[in-house]
Amino acid sequence: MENKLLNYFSRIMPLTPEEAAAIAETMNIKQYKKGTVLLKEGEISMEAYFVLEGCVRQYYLVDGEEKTNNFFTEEQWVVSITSMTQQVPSGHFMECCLDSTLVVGNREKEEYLYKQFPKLESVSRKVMEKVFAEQQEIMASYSTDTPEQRYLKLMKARPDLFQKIPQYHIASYIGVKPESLSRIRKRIARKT
Amino acid sequence: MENKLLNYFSRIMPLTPEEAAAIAETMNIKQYKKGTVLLKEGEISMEAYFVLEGCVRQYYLVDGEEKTNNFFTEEQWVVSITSMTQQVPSGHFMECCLDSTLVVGNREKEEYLYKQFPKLESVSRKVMEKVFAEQQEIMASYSTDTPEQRYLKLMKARPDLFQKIPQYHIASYIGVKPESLSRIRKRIARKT
DNA sequence: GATTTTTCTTAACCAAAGTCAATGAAATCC
DNA sequence: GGATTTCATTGACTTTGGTTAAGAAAAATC
Repeated sequence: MENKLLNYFSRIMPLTPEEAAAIAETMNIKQYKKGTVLLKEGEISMEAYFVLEGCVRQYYLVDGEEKTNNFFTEEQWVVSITSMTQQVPSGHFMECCLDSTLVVGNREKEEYLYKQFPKLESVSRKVMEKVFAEQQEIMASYSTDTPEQRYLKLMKARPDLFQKIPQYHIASYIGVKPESLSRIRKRIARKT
Repeated sequence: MENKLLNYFSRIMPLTPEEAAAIAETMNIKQYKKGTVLLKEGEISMEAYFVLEGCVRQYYLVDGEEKTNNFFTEEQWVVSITSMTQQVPSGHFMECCLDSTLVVGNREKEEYLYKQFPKLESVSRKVMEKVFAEQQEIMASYSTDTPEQRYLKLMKARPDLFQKIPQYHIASYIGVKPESLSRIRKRIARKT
């Protein structure tokens, strides 16, 4: 389990045994119950997470309604880049929507590792850029695709989500109400 | 005109006269005619631009239809972060939708400046983060606001756009067809 | 394993956006 | 300045999603 993170890093950039050991040592693995809120709207994000197991959901709260923007599952980073880098209150929430096992990181630990192994700084930059690129892609799909297309894309790209996540969260993610998702599913079934 | 960029930088971080001079010297200012395409879908972005005058529009092309995502005007950066950092083909176009005056920057010039003045590296990082934060905000509004709300927000936030940009681009930006924007405008007028 | 509770589906009706076509208004071009 | 092209509006009709309410199905709880 621990070496999922090391595995991930080494795919980005080969690590020496010393580096791997240092990372493994500073690594802080925690268990979270389903429903745990990692970041609230209005808070400044101080931690980043790497998902070993489970799922974290990102959402905005608008007029008492949750608008889901993203799901983070195995081997994904949970980072509120804007809030963290600009030190501004987050506009969204981060919540475990399943029992989850996460690696928790904060500034101090990061700095500490950078001092020992400056090479890791560029690993971190690459992670940021990757996270950013992923978010961009999701967001782009909001302006280019219809809810139906987003649903079909999601089924292809992340079929695992449909096993574990209630459909009303999926509905919100693709930008419609649960009732509409039912109709969309019916429409798709009729076509095939 | 030239010092609009210096002005902008010095607001982020005070510059010594030497730094300012070095920047001014490497600065490459170009004029672009309305309609000039700065970046095509499929190309890897090699340049960043800073708008001194005019307007650059970012859009996706979907089934022969342009989906406008952003307008960059005075004092804004035109950067396709994902394409540039990941060295992957851009998913969108960048096009001057007015005659425009831009500062053009590329990797080499950047590196050159960094070597002379390492301090500028963190200016550049901050610019990136700012651009990222702005994009996030726009994108968030796609999932939280209705087209009508986006229209009203845009009117408040950037009234200048309505002077210069055809309405069908605005329509696309808020996520509807021109006919629908007409109706939205009518609806709003009726309410007041 | 029976009972809550949660989640999903269906239906009827409404509101908003898309489509297609026609017309008006504005800008651009000889 | 008249003609042409581009852009904006309007209307009739369709499609899609939102709303409300009811009931079915699945999951969690005791």
